[in-house]
Amino acid sequence: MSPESKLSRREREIMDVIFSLGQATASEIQEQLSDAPSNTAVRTHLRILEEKGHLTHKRDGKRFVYRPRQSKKRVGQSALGRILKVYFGDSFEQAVAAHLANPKSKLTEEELDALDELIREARNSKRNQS
Amino acid sequence: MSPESKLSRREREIMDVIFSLGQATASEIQEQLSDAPSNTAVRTHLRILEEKGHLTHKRDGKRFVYRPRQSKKRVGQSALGRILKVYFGDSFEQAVAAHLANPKSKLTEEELDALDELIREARNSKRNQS
DNA sequence: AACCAAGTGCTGAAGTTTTAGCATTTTTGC
DNA sequence: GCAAAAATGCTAAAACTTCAGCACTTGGTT
Repeated sequence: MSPESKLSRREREIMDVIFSLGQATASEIQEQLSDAPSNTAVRTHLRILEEKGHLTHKRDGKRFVYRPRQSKKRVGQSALGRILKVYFGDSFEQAVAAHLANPKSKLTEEELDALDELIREARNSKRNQS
Repeated sequence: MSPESKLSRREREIMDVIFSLGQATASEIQEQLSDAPSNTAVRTHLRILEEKGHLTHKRDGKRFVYRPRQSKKRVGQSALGRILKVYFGDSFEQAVAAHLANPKSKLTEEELDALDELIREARNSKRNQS
């Protein structure tokens, strides 16, 4: 079980804001939350998340700026893995198909070109391995 | 906010099992959970999840078999959307790149071919729209 | 250097989640 | 058809999460 799945609802919400911003102060997080509690409450969560090892902070003037302890990339990959497993029979291909079929996705030509390029690269690195 | 984000930790775990199996009984769910509570406790969650509208059940002999109320596909797409937003700057391309770079992914030639095909189809349907 | 504004540390109460016990119902085998 | 086995329904206690108050600290402004 991955570490972020141990988080409570509010903790996950807060981690999500921090991951999507890269780093954040209590006030910034409070602004981003759609159904935000008091500033004090947010800070309590931040303190606990730090104790649990999910965050670090540094001082910036008089504010604390919080950052994730694990890299966005690493956690993102593992979160993506969970989604694949639960919703797409552990098949990346199925997930891509679902996303392309999703009207909300709206990919441009350029993005499709970039995807082609990524696949070409994956083929190459595969060839070099075997 | 998407419906599944309102779930508590245990509720989400249970929904995950049900989504990945398609449908499940209390005992099956209990087996799948790595840190499972009593059978009774699982059933209590199932009852509540049904009350909240996330599940339905049908009788199968003497057991209750639970199924999601919303389709796997729909919920999967929205969960994927959340991941893209939080970890990949809302860029599908970045997520694909991260997944291809992930050593755990191990795509076969066939899967890469299938991805090519998916992209080709996406281009076509795009052409027909404009 | 003293005040004001904005931030932090600590702590406890309220709310929610999570758990499981026990009585009851349903199925199965004799 | 009765007893045993296996499942459900209801309920309440324990554990965890979430919240915010208030005293204290820091940094900027006059």
